[in-house]
Amino acid sequence: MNTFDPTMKSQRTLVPVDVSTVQDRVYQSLRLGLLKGEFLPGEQVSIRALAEVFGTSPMPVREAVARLIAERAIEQSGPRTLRVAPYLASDHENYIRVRMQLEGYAAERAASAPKNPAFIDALRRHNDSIQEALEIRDFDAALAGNQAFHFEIYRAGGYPQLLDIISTLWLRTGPIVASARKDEGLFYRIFNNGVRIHANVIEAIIQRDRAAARRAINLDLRSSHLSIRRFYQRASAEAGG
Amino acid sequence: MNTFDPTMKSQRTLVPVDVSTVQDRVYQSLRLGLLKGEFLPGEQVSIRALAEVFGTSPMPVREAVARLIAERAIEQSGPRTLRVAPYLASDHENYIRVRMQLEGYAAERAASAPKNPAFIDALRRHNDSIQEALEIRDFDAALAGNQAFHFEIYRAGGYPQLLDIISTLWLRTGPIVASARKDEGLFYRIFNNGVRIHANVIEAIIQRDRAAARRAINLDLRSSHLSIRRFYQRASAEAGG
DNA sequence: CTTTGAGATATGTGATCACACATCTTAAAT
DNA sequence: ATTTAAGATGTGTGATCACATATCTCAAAG
Repeated sequence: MNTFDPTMKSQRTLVPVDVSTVQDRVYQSLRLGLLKGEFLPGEQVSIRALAEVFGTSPMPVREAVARLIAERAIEQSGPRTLRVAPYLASDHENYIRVRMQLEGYAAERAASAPKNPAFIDALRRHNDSIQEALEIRDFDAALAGNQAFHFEIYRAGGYPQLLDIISTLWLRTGPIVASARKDEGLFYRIFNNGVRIHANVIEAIIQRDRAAARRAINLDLRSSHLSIRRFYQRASAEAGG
Repeated sequence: MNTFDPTMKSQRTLVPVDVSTVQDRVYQSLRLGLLKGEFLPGEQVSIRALAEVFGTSPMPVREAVARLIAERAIEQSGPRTLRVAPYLASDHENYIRVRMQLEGYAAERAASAPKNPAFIDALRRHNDSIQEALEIRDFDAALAGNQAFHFEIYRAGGYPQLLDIISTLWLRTGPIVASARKDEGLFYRIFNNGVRIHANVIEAIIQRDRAAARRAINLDLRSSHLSIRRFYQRASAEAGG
């Protein structure tokens, strides 16, 4: 019997192989790069240059970029030029308002869910990791911890569709927050504040106080927005004077 | 003097030409088609077939589809197959919940804006056009009128970013609502109800009653959702029996 | 020194081709 | 008549090429 016997499958160690496409991996890589602050707001990007970095032809990059354009993370700034969405104070403020609606709603839902000690532990762990990262000046880890903290909440409270939309909004505002690493003072101001506010978020969730959870999340968003706005105002004032 | 004089520009009738790309026009066409119900939920689509219809190479369609995939209007249902996002009761319900948050918020803002007679007139006109379209069985016009009514509100109350996100959500749920044209009874149930509820929306905006405006919009969304869900339940029950 | 214009370079866009691989058709074998 | 396998067809994916054009470089003309 030299025909393949499918019933032997369970005795083997073979496992499904990765069937993702190149454009998917390029997309995920670009997405992560945007969230990690490897691109600055307003920075020009080139399809061919990215393709060279990834070691692919321009083709998969084109498709990935088309998706990022649809998500407003990348935009066409001219006839044949692409750039990361730049920082515009009023646009950013509007996005923050929308995020307050959606993330506040998700926080409410997380706070009204049945008590879950593992969930609370995870939140504390994420928040501690931000604190520790700040102490050793590891900005990457601080950003990652902040993202993990927020999405832990949104995953808990939300259905996938809400999470998906919030993710898109993070992708739009991500490069702006991440660019705070350019100024150490700004970075510490945002995240030291963040750690304190996160503690309030955790407390509200423990108390299952929906309104307090929404307020705390909204405060977190608003205060980091204000810090960033002030930073850019001063930067442009210095450049102008 | 045979050199071109730019100051003469205003005396000429020349006007900027259309510089949009083919992929943009393809994208807009597909988007409109989805909102008008020319595609059924779950229907398979083919890049090459669409390219033939548009009279282009597959290339611009690929980019346009990549953007629609990012907006979750089209999805990959298999290794090499694309389809319009199908109707899934629970997914749709989740989208409706998110839409109630965002569109309710936009309605609140529209209701708290300064009085604007032209705005109220436009709303009445849109709602009347739905009513008239129903009387002559013009489903296309009814759908268009409904869309115009809602976006008149969201444009009035919202900043562009909020409008943009709401548009994306309409693109996801659009084919589902539009598919109601497949069943005349369902269609009339949704839109006769809609016209009545819209009147309440208008009244709330006139009274500048934020809470009432949000409630009315939410009722509109919820009731059409329930009609559609009941329709699909009965359809699948008949198919199963 | 300033301005103009030609040439070089780099860009996104679109078309075409090649490929691997699902799915469907069809005919042969049991 | 049913099952099976081979062939045909159609799919998205990726690479490569061609093109128009925006931007930059730099030298010549004013």
